[in-house]
Amino acid sequence: MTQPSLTITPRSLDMQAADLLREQILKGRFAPGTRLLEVDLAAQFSLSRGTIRSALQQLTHEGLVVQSPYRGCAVCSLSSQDAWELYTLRQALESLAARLACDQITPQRVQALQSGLEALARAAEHQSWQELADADFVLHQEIVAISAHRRLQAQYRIVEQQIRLYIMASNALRPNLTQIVAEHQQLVAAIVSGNAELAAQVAKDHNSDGAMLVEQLRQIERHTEKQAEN
Amino acid sequence: MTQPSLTITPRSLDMQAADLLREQILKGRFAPGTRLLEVDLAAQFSLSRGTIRSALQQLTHEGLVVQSPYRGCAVCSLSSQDAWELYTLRQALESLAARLACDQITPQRVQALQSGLEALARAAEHQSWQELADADFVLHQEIVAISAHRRLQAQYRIVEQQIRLYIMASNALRPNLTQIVAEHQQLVAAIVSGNAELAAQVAKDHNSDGAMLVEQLRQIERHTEKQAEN
DNA sequence: AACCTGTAGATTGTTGACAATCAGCAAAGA
DNA sequence: TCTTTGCTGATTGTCAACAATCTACAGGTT
Repeated sequence: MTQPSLTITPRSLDMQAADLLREQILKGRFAPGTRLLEVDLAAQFSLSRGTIRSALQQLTHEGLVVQSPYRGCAVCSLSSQDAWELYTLRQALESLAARLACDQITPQRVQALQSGLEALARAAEHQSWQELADADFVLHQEIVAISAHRRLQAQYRIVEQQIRLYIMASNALRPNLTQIVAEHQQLVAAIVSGNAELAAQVAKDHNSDGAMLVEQLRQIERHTEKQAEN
Repeated sequence: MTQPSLTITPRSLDMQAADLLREQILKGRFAPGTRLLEVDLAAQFSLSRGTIRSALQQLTHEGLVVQSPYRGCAVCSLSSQDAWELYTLRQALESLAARLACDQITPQRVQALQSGLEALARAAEHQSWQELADADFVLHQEIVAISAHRRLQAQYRIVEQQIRLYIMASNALRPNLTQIVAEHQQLVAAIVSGNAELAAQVAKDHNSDGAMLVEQLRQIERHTEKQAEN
């Protein structure tokens, strides 16, 4: 898919800092709600505050960090509203990607999708949810890449990233493994068939466990609300 | 829709600069491809380079400006690929917005949509394409606002902005006025009816003149390519 | 003439210092 | 006791200077 680039890419310090911070956040090193103080981060990375500021702005645009004037940044906190937004948006983007991928499909790409499916099946066999989430991500990334739509790709990445943050934090989502695999097989089959409308439809209906997570988060939210009253 | 806020919003200088720059770009004051030098802009706005830098980063994330390392910023140039991306993405987002708006519809919001339609019809009567584009924008913005989906709203705004840049620059798009109005009436009717699937379908099929603009840009592109060869 | 090479000016990347603003607390008044 | 008001430390917003990098051009080499 991505050819190994021999060209060294000059990456500015602020982007490198953003990469590191993103990684830390997505790994759960900084829990949602954690304040991100510019001076601390600057000291931690041995960079100036301005550079850190730029990195934080980047992550803000990616939706991993929230910013309020004169009050600084914090790792994005999760509400059920946000989860709902992410899942509806993801569905729409995946549906579009599936539709477009049909027009760009080649034997080589079919192969890539198939190996993605195999990785997913292996993860299901191992009953490893982490591995499953990774394989799921790779497969969908592949579909989006095939669509040859840069903006869609960028947007999908951002949405996916935020969803990972949610899954990470809520530690939820124990879906039906075999159903997940079956759904993905169906989706890939639809794309390979070249039937754009079918593929779009399958992608739209596919994400049944998204609703599950949203509902779960709603309940957690209600629960913590009740606790807050006491 | 938006209540007049009496609370004065403290807006940092970099955001104010971004607002002004955005306005200038969308007004066509800076043509696509124009380089945006930090020192010049800093002098023009009487601000420091760092502040301008931040504003440029903001606009980069909005897709109005492109940035390359150590070579600075320029107003985003247009290719037919970009136009295709914007229109496909817009269709998907509008379709989602229409679907979601069905669940959030209230008599008051129906009223807002109706007055939006009237503004569109007036614009068509006046045969003013500028007015039509504005009314179109307001109406769609209203639909997206009704959907109560912050991320969708933000994303739609960005896509719409870029499309405006394209229309601005190519100075194209002389669509069938009465058809446009009819299509919008159909869309609003579908949303008001509360039939989410129908609304989504209508929104998806609605944007027929998008394909037209993409095709037009492709032709312009081929033409300039041929000229470049000579 | 064509190609490499190194230098100069311009422009961006980065930094540390200064100014503006905020949150929390303590003291004064009701 | 409760509210208000003015400090104080902490934190972000802004700036101007310094370092790194790029583009273009001049000069030399084959």
